[in-house]
Parts: sequence; structure tokens; C-alpha cells
Amino acid sequence: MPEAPRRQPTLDEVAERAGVSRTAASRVLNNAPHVSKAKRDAVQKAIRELGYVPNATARALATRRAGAVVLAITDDDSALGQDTPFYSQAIAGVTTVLEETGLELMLVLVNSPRSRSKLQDVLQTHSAAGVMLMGRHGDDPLAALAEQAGMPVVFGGRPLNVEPRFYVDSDNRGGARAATEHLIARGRSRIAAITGPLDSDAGLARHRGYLDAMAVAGLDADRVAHGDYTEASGTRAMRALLDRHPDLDAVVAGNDTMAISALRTLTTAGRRVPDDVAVTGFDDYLAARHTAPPLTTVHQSIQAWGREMARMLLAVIDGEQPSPLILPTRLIVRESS
Amino acid sequence: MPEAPRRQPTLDEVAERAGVSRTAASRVLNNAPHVSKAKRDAVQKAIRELGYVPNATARALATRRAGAVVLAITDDDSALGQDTPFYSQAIAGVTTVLEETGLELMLVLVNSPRSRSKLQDVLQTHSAAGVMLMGRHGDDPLAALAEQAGMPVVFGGRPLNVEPRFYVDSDNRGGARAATEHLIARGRSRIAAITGPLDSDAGLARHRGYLDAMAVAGLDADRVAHGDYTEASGTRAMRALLDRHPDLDAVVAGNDTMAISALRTLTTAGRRVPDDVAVTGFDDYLAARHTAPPLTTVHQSIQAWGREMARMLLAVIDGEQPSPLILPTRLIVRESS
DNA sequence: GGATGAATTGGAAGCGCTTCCGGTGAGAGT
DNA sequence: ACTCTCACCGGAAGCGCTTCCAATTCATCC
Repeated sequence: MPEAPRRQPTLDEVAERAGVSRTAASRVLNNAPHVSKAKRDAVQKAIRELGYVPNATARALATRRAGAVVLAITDDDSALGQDTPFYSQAIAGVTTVLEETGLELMLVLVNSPRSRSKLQDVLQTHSAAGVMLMGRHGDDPLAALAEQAGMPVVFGGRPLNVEPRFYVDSDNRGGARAATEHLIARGRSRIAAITGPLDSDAGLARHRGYLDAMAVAGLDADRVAHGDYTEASGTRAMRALLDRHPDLDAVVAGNDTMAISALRTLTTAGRRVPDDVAVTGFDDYLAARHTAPPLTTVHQSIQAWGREMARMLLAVIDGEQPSPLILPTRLIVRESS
Repeated sequence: MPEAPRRQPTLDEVAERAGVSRTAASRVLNNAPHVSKAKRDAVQKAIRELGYVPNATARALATRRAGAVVLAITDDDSALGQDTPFYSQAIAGVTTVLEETGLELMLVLVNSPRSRSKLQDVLQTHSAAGVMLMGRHGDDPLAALAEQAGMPVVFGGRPLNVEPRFYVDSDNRGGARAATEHLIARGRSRIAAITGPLDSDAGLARHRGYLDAMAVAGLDADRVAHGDYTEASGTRAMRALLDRHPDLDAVVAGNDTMAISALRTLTTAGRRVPDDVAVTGFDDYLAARHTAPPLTTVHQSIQAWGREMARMLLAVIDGEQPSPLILPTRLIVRESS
């Protein structure tokens, strides 16, 4: 490339240089048929020589097809800002898949009226090729809106108010059940639960998994306290449990963060883990490996989530009707149980 | 809104309905002057009634001004996929600021030849209003390219091969120095260092901070091992240090991840922390609060990073010349020292 | 050898918006 | 009453690309 021209070359210039019509040049670009080999080569040569890169905006306008998909993460108070790697792993998964297509990724954090209405606009105007919606959408009206937006939408996790046609989810129920069964197998019987928010499908499902296992084993499942995935709520819930059910010999928590604070609360209260009380978490964050004792927890691959969401979205954009996907979870046994 | 029209209304339809020219309607949209109050009102009414939302693509094409900025995260092997909240916090910060503008956020993970060339295209074609470049850019040629791209670019962290005009960075050197001084103040003198990658500015700066403090105190700073921020490298480095300098009484690690594995390695080797050996980290991840013992570390607000990067980018887009920004770090003393 | 149909070709009409620019009318100045 | 402003207005020309469609070329076949 000799001195770069100040302005980006346009398709017209490419066409002129190649001695063909703009139409032909466009055809080469989109490798459409009806172009002779000779012209095709000439155009490609011109493209190379000019360092031509098509203008995505113009293309989008002409085709009325957006070149980007949006990943919307809904969470009341930007949990993205929290200390969990959750969303960044999902993003990594999504980009891996998107990279192979020409699609760009627009990120929208839905945590303010403003960002909400922006997302609504996208949904309404179809200004993106598709939308991935993830985060804690309990009864969020956005979920219903998205579902009937008439554009490709896939969900990460299930909302409560609508049954989405396309979604990817973790086997929350199975995971929680496995953790509880594990405790039972280890001889625990007075097993308490610290739930996540029950106004979200994941929170509910995890709690149901606990109930499932307890029911099968014929154990009482009434030692329950509620949290919201935060550290503070975990501490609070653990204290309440200790207070109301001092006889408990195990705790299954709705996520690692609460499990970790439960762990500390127990230790502070003089209970030995796992000797007196066993503890399990959910998510398998890095931190779970480094608590004292290391935390038994349910692993889920968030990156796989992202990947599958993206793949599913691409399928939907292509007009397919993929089935919902439930990703497996895996119990990781460490010393806390 | 009665039955939604199948197609999105265009500005022409708005104009027609309001009984004005498209030009006038456009002026109202961009609240430009030269429109009478009456027409302005009429147009606004029509917009409301039609549920009109301007087509961003068409606008971008006409103004030749992109409506999005890109956040490019460069990292060899997608550290976004790692278990650190680093990037997601930065993203949260960025979106907070962007939200108040009309700009969209495009995310590009630069970790493959493909994504690299995509970013290069953006840089070359100026297809975004601006670019934020963060991640571990040691000698990445991309940094130099970006700097001379002739478009608004701000860096998160400094590359080694060019001195960027606009960047925000953490006070890595000061933070590491503070941690080391703290150890010295606590009476440690045979202080070892586990560095991060020295082919990155942050890694270098943190190591320099250590050297600074040691020099001022007149202490030997030759107990050094190198890592790359990973758990495995932390373990390896700690073993090497223990081997070569069994007399060490403190370790300052280049990040929390390595500090944590150093902690475990020390414990395994029979050293008590902090009695025999004190340990400090850098970053203040969640995990640092839950190790045994909790880790003394240097806190930096990654969210603030993101915010400031975005703010700086907006300034640059507006034609200003903001000065580089070094964000303060804060030593958090816990039980490991 | 001319008719037939397929493969190519490029002119031109957009996609939905901004903006230059020449034209209007009303109020101000003389 | 007659210019001179000046705010206001809208026609029209794009922005860079795709794509319809009518026209052309060319190989083929009876």
C-alpha cells in the first residue's frame, strides 16, 4: 500500500478501476452468480490494490439487514459490576461463535429506564439481526415484549412470565438435586437450604432440585431461608437458619457467594465444616476453590452458555426452529461436604 | 398505539402526516434551528402518534458519522473467559457513561487473527466513532496502528511500543510500592517478589514499585521469580523462591491469583502465613477476601477504569485533548501480612 | 444458419436520512 | 413605498451500497 488515500475507496472506485459496472463489483463482493471469471478477477485485484473495505453502514441500509446482534444483560443493579465472572464468561462464549460470522456484537446492559427503552427500540425497529437476552429476568415485561417482537430472540435462562420459544439454560434443578443427594449419601439428614431469589426461574429451579432430593429420601425440607445471591443475604440467611434450626447438619446454598458467607457464618458460630455442618454452593466460581475448606459446588460452564446462545441465535436468524437447550451441570466435590 | 403498522414509519411519513417537508421534520429530529414553533409541534405530534424511531443506519450513512464506539479487549488467550471479573467490571463502567450518550457499544475480543483484522478494519475505515483499547497489549503492533489511525482512540493501560496520547491507567507502581512498604513497616526484610509478565507495562510497573520500596529501605531486591498471572505460574514461582531463598519472610505477588496460589504453596510447605511469611496480592478480587488467611492486597476500581476510559473517549471524539489519567490504588490490609 | 434459451451486463431506482442552497415572506430601516 | 435583512422553508442531491430489470452476448441445437 503506497500512501493511503485520505478517504476510503468506495465500490464505485473499485468498479471503475476494474473496468466494470458497480453492479458487477457488488456481485463479486457478495459472491453472487452472473459474473464472468475475468471480471471477477479484475474486481478482486482492484479491491486488493485499493485496500477496499465495504462500508457496513451502507450495506445495512441497502439490504435492510442489520450487521449486528445485541447481547442484552438485564439485571436490576448491574451485577456485571459485581465481582462475579458470570457475564464476562458468557460474553467470551458468544464472541467465539460470532467471530466466524460477519456479525458484530453490541452489548446493552439493561439496568436503567434509559437502557430499557433503548432495548425496546431495538426490538421494535428490528435494528439488529437478533437479540440474546440474558440475566435475571423474573417477570420482566421485556421478556414478553421480546418474545413477540417478531425478530430473532433467544433467551439465556428462562423468564417466568412467558415460555420463550428459544432458550438456553443450565440444568439448575438437576444440579441442586445432585448436590442435595450427595449430602444425603454422605449421611446428612437435617439439610437446610438457602435459596436464591424465588422470583427467577433459576432460583426456583435450584430450590426445586433440593426439594426433589429431600422428598425422594423422605426427609423434611422445611429448613429454608431465602437470599438474593449476595454475600450479605447469605450471612443473614445462615444466621436465621442457625437460629431456627440449630440442629441442621448441612446447608445447600443457591450460589457460591451465599455458600461462602454461610461457611464463614458457621465457622464464626463455632460449627466445624464439614464435621458439624456440610455446605454446598452453586456456580463453581474461582473463589469456591480457595475457601477454607474448599467448597463443594455445582459447576456450570457459562462460556458454553454463551456459545450455545449465539449458535441458537444464528440458527433462528437462518429461519430454523432449534429446540431449547438445557446444559448439564456437574457436581464438584471438595472438602466442605 | 393502535395496531402496529407492519413496517416502521419513515421520516417521510412523519413529514407528510405533520404537513411539513422532510427537511423540516429532520430539523426537528436533530433540534436544529429554522423551524417555527408550530411546525415543530406538529412534527413532534406526528412522531408520537406514529411511534416513529429514526433509523440509525440511515442516519449514520447520511452523516458519515458512526453511532457506535468499540471496546476492544486484547488478550492472547481470552482472559475474558478466565475466572476474573476484570473485563466485566470495565464493561459495566463503560456502559454507565455511554448510556447518557446515544452511542452504542460494540465489543470486540481480540484473540484471533480474525478478530485482529476486524479491529484493523474498524481502525482503517473509521467505521466507529471511537475505539477503546484495553487488555494486555505489550508490544502488540495493534497499539501502534491504533495510535496513528487518525481516529479517536483511548487506551486502557499503556502499551510498551508506543506512548499513547490518551490513556487511563492504574497507579500500578504506587500500589506495589505501597504494599512493599507496608511489609517493610511490619518488620519484614527478606521480601521476595513474584512478578507478572514483564512484557507488559502493568507487570513492569508493579515490579518497579517493589524495587522502589526495597531500594529506599536499603533492602536486597534479588529474591524474584516470574509468573504470568495464572495460578499455575504462581505455584511454580513460589516453589522456586522457596527453593532458592528459603529465608524469605514475605512475598509480594503481581496479582491476587498468583498470591493465592503462593499462599497455598507456602502453607503446604509448612510455612505459616503471616507468622513465617507475609503475602500480598494485587487487584483485590473477591477471592482475596476468602482465602485463609484473607489476603492483603492492592485495590483498584476497574469499574472506574471503564468509566474514565469512556469519558476520555467522548472528550476525544469532541475534539478535546484530555490528559492521561492515572487512577489511584489503595492498599487493603488483611490477615496475610 | 437462424432461432432458443441461458448466462452476463449495467442502468437506474431505491434504502432512510442529512444538508446544501436558492427561494419565500415578513418585519425593519429610510 | 421600497429596499434590506433574516428567519423559515422545502427541493434536490447525495451518503455507499444492493438489486430489479431490461438489454446484450454467447453457446447451443435443430
